[in-house]
Amino acid sequence: MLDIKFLRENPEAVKENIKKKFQDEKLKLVDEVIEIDKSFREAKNKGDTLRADRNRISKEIGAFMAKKLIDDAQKAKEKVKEINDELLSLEKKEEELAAELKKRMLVIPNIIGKDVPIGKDDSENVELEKFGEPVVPDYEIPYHVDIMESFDGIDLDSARKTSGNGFYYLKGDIARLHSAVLSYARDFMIDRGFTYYVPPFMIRSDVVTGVMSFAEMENMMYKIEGEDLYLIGTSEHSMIGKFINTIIPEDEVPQALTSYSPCFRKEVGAHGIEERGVYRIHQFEKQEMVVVCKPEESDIWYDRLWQNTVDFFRSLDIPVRTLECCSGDLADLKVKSLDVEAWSPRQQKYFEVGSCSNLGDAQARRLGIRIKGKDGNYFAHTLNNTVVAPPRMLIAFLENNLNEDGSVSIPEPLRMYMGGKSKIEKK
RNA sequence: GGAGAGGUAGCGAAGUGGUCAUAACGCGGCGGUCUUGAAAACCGUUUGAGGUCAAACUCACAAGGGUUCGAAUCCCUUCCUCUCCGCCA
Repeated sequence: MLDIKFLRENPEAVKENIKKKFQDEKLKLVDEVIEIDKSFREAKNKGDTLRADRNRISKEIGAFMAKKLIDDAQKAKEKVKEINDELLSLEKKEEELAAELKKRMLVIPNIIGKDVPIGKDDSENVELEKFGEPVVPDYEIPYHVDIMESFDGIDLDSARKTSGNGFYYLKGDIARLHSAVLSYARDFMIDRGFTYYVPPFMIRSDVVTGVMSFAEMENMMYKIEGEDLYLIGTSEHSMIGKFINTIIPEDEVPQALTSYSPCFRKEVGAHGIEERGVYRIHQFEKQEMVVVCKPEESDIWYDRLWQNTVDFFRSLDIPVRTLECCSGDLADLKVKSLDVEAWSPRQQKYFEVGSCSNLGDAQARRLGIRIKGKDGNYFAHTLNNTVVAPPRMLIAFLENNLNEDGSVSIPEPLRMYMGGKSKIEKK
């Protein structure tokens, strides 16, 4: 959500930004907002004056009554009644205008970063940098479910029976690997100075509507029947939610947090759960990072955040690349974002394993996350990024560490979480 | 799930229809005096949102309605927290 003052003073910049995002249908909203804002402030001003009169006269009535001046009190009462009649319709108008204003402000996109590439959709995202050599071995890399099955490590049939498509049982070494990756990710981030959190896995509806759009909510969130609770789609929901309507003392930022949680997603929409395997599923686990910082520091944190993910994957011998989201593919709330993609030697292409976003002050403005500065309060900047999300990550891990004999090598940093093993063997 | 108590500033808490919400009082925070430095003591200061060049002014006492000239205070609905009991990993 933009600052209405910024829009008032820079309508052309806001329009320019909308064009860059190829959302020309939203251009008219800018002029509408300016017009509604003007009427709203007029109505509010008039209302404020009337309310001031009412307050003043009501106080006078108190004084009249104390002195037993019944007639004067009666006259004053009539005057207030007139004011109230006038206010009745005016306040209704104020309310309506405020609602119209908010409705439009919520869909006007955030100003994108200066260096964000201009493009219509994800096909125009821009590769930034490759890390590690994308190797294609001369032996066959099977489909990830087949690799898992070769270790007797997955049972999708049972999962379909108990829970339906989009769920999984992991077992044995594969299940252990899954936990090992998360434990390693946790310690990896703690070593880099992040504070580790295990947050609530369910959140209330007012938090849900705060942290996401209505469309997103419909397509992602599972609701608990008979309760005002939703299963989180990512720990970002509970982690950012904890700051709603909070004023943070200046010496308590930056908040660099890393959180673990299971994530639940309906995955309604474009992709669905059409693919066999564990690439897109209703339930997965994720180690996440969330940062709340001063505005001038968010660029630095953005680079630090995605770098963490790259370093993490590289420490497990997985080649990755960074892909910057172009203007048209960027969610409305974001200033910029990039995907970290892992190399798939089977498909001989990169696929998404994490997403790093700088939301600027848009999320903070929407949720009321402020920092208490010496010269007044200001909105914080918020960022988030995936450390790692297995089991999707295991696809990359297994494909890249698979040996010709069917065993999978365990890179050194992970061994202490796998009972010291340097590789796992086929069953 | 049952019973009770409660929700007011960063925290504790007073306020039960108007001249204590410019939110008492206490703690904490910030600035200062004193001190070699610190502690203590003392003095001052300290909610947020909107509005304005700056003011004036408006709004917010869990949320939403109602009564009233006027509501933190009275009424209704909803939510939440705590304590005890029950159940439970």
